[in-house]
Amino acid sequence: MSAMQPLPGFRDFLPDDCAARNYIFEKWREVARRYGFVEWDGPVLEPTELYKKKSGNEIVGQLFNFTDKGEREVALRPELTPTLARVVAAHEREFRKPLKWFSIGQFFRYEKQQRGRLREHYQLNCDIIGESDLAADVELVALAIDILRGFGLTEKDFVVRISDREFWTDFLRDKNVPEERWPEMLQTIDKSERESREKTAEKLGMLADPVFEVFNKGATSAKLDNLVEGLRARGLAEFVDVDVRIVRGLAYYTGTVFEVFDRGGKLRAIAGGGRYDNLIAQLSDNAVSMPALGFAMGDVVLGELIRGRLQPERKIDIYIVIAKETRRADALAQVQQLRDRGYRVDFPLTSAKVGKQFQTAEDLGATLAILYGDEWPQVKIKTLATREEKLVSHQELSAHLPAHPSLSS
RNA sequence: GUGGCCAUAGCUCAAUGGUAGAGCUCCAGAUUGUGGUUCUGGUUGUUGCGGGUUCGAGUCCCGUUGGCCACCCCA
Repeated sequence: MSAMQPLPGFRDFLPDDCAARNYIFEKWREVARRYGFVEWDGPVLEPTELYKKKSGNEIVGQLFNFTDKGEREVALRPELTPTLARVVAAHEREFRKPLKWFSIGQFFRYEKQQRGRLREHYQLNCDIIGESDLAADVELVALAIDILRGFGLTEKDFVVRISDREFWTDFLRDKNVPEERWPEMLQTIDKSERESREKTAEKLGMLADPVFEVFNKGATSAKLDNLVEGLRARGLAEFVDVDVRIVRGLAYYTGTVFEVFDRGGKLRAIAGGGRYDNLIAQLSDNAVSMPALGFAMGDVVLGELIRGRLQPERKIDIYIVIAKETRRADALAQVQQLRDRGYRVDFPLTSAKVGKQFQTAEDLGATLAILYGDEWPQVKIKTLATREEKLVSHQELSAHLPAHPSLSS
């Protein structure tokens, strides 16, 4: 073991890991764009103040923060929403509403790592800004579902648990709970699944019985019914459960909240989000006020869920076999031409036995091997999967290759 | 940040306090131009690191670093 190892909670991405990551990013982009979302990004490093302003000083303990050489207090971004709020507040007049924006980036926190929870991870953020209608909530949840469907996951693999903070704030108001105690009550409800019933009851006090009654009977909410109906109209209702035990930990959520879990219940949340109608006003000191909602999906838990579903990556299309070194120059001329035309091509940099070259072609996942040797000016095209070979003039080679450079079919 | 468990070859793991091993991977061959199988041979370790106990430590003790798990917190 070398002393030069990655910092705790940070990952090296070897080629297979990078392929898996690229696959996730491509799918995220593809589906988000299908929904009319456009990509944007912000800085990885922000003033620590940006996060204090939103979440208070307690958040600093979990920030990956430090003082830079200009004595500025800075933090690696733990989430995108504050940056989004700042950007939107500054530029909102430049865009037609509603904004449908997505971003893929790396995020950081300073915490002891565990499985599925590192100090660094990648996250997809999708947000809709400037639309208060429930239709935006439906659109956003549908997007979350369709992204996961894009990975081949079905309603048997995951569930979106949907809730509404307004249900609970109405409930607390109805029970005459003073407003300053609402955050504490919401937090207790949020934790109720992870804590013993006794502990939850103790924290809730007088509210324990009515809250447990809601838990047992389920909640009725016109808004949530409409949300589910909206998804049903899209054929996505089987992916969601109304479940008011979901509250989410962050203080800024104001309405709809949801979290996505694996049906097996073995993993942490795959994604989570909700409505934060007051946040932009709060972060912009009331310069701009816009309703907003969004969700985030991380690469770590998702990666665990789809592990094993990934196809081995085909690294090249064509491998050039140089059977006689006297033909190397001719082979290289061909390599150049094929690469210019977009084929992924590799060849032996130094002389090697023919058998070894075919083995390399196989290992790299090549579809075709083209052999340069005594047949010159003809070359042999070998389809590796079928072992078929045909002899063609090197000048007519291109006519015998699949037209599409990716050779993917 | 707190606590528990763990750390041996690139990977997965063996080794009563008594000379550090296996499988896989990787590399090279199996009469000289054809791949997924098979066979043969070969490389690799300051046993995470630093101390201590002992005639002798991979093994026991302390520290440290890293990992896993729980707590905390959740973006």
